[in-house]
Amino acid sequence: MEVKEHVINKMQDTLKIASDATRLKIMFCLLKEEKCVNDIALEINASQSLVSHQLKVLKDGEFVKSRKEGTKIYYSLKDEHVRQIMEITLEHVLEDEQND
Amino acid sequence: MEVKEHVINKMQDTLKIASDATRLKIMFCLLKEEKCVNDIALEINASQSLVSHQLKVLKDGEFVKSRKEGTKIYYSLKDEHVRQIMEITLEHVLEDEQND
DNA sequence: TGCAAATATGAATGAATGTTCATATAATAT
DNA sequence: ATATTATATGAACATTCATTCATATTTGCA
Repeated sequence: MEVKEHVINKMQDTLKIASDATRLKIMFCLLKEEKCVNDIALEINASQSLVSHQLKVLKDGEFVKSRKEGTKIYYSLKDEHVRQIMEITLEHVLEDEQND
Repeated sequence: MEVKEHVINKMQDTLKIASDATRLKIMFCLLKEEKCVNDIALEINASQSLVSHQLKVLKDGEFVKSRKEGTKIYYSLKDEHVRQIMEITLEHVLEDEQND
C-alpha cells in the first residue's frame, strides 16, 4: 500500500467526524453563514448540550471555527474541504435516490 | 434546513462506511485493480474473516462490486464517488500534515 | 453584587460497531 | 467421495460513541 498507516488513521478520524447526522445537520446549518449555538440548536431541533458537545467535536476536527461576541459564540465552517466532502457525499446519495 | 432528514441519514450511512481504517485500506488496495479476498487480506495484513466482513459492508454500501471466477471472488471499486471521497479526504489530511 | 443569558463540561447510559474465533458453504481437483 | 482452497457467516466480546441530565463557567446588565 502506498498510503502510510497514520495517514489512513487521520482519514478515518476525519470521516468519522463527518459521519454523524447531528453533525451533518450542524454543518448544513453553517453552510451559508455563521451562527451561534442556540440558533443552531433551534434550527436543527436539538438540545443546547448536544449541539455544544458536537460543536466541540467539529472544532477539534478542524471542521469549524468560532468567534466570540459578547456572551454569544459564532461558529462557521472552516474550509473548502468540509464543503467538498459534504457536496460529493450529497451527490452520491442523491444519485442513489434515483435508483430506488 | 434545506436538506431532508432521510438524505442526511443516507449521508451519515455513506460516510460511516468510509470512516474505518480497515475499509479505507481495502479501498486503497482496490484503487488500481480488482483483487480477490485473500490477496487483499495479505496486502493489508488482516485476517481473511475481517476482510470478508468488511467487504460485505462495503458492498452493501455500494462502495465495491464483485465478480466470481472459479472459487475466487474479485472485488473492485464501484464508482467515481468513492474515489472522490477518498481523494478529498486525503487532500484534507495531507494539507493538515504541513501544519504539524 | 446579584441575576439572566449563552455556552461548556462531566458523568452516566444505552446503542452501535470492529474484531476474533470457530464453523459453514461453495467450487475445484484428485 | 474426499480433500483442499477460497470465501462467508454468526456469535461473542470489548470498545467507541451519541445523547441526556445536571451543573459549571462566562459575560453583560440592573
